[in-house]
Amino acid sequence: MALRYALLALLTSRPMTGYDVSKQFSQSVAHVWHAPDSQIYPELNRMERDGLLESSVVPWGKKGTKKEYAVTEAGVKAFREWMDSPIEIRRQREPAYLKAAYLEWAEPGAARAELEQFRDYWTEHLAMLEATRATLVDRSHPTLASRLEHYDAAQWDRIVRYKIFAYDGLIDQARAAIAWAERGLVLVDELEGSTVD
Amino acid sequence: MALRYALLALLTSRPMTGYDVSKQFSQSVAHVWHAPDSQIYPELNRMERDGLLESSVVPWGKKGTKKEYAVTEAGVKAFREWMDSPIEIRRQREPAYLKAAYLEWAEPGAARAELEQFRDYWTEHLAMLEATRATLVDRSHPTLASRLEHYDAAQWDRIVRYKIFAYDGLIDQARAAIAWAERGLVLVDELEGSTVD
DNA sequence: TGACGCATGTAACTCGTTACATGATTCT
DNA sequence: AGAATCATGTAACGAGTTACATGCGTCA
Repeated sequence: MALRYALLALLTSRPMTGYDVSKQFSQSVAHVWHAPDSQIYPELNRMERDGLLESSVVPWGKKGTKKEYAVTEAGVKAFREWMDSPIEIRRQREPAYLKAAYLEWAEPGAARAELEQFRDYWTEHLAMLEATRATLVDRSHPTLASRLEHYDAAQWDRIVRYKIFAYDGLIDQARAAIAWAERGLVLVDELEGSTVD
Repeated sequence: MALRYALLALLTSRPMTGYDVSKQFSQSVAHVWHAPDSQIYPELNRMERDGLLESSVVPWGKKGTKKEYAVTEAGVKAFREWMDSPIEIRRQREPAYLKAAYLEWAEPGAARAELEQFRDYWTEHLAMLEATRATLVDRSHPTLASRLEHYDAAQWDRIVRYKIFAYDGLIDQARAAIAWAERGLVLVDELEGSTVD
């Protein structure tokens, strides 16, 4: 059900077509809840069926059309209720840590390659998170900008600071993952010898 | 497929019955890859069908029997191959951070309750990780002890240090999560007023 | 006119969750 | 005798992944 609320969160900023949702999603909400297009379109349809969204068909070009979704009152209510309900705890399921615990089974070269790949992924991810955080701080983030339009200027700081808080948590995680992978590389060198194999 | 390798990892320490697997699993491998019983038993059957495990029926009491699973050569090979192959990257999917980004929608009391619940879960989890880490350091962890028996004493340090490395990564994550939740509670007090509601 | 972006999905499958189901054994 | 623990699952459903399918619009 979390996907549903992630989509509602995005659509509370402004009405959007499915395509816009899928594009904007990947640049904002996906940082905390990833989902591919093939999950987004069907879910939008189900949300409309359940009365959380309503859609209007907008002409596009000469023959084309597109569907624009807007959150209904019921949708806002459902989102608020979810926000006020206790979070589900997600149990750990992280292949990198699983593998790390059994690194004595890996070839030294494979162990290094994995830790490097992990570090590089998180380094890239961190750069993206920091860039996004900067667009929140200066309020140039497009979704944030449309969101703030519904609110009194007195509320802007409050809204922005929660988003920055969320990104700060993600950034902490990314930094911790990178530091851990680097310690792992030192450990592999120490235990397996630092020769290339 | 990661569940399959998590089970192989556990069973490389010693042969076990399904029940033992499900119990030992929750005290070791589940810290990096959680799975309920209802997923474990069927997967063990599939792994036997696929030749990664072989089972022998052991009498239990007067009429009862139980099935003991041991990793086959093919199982060891499959595990090594997985260990040497690149890790799959898991994209972010964390309801706590999703909610944090939209805390302006929550009642102040609910926001506090969520952050407290999150902090408390991770605090408890951290205590368990630290306790488990200590049993690795002093080598009293039961699964580790049976695992070390297959190896030459000269290898013990290497094996143990990889496991400690994995737990250190989990402990870092837990500490980061707790610190983040605490900063969140301060933020909620600042933005929503610190009166009880 | 061809490439790229806009637009919207379906189909098949695997993985994971939740709830339920059943019986034997051992300990107190 | 009853509780706890050992033992092993199934059934139904929901969530997530991967690959594929199709056509219009716009701009160079």
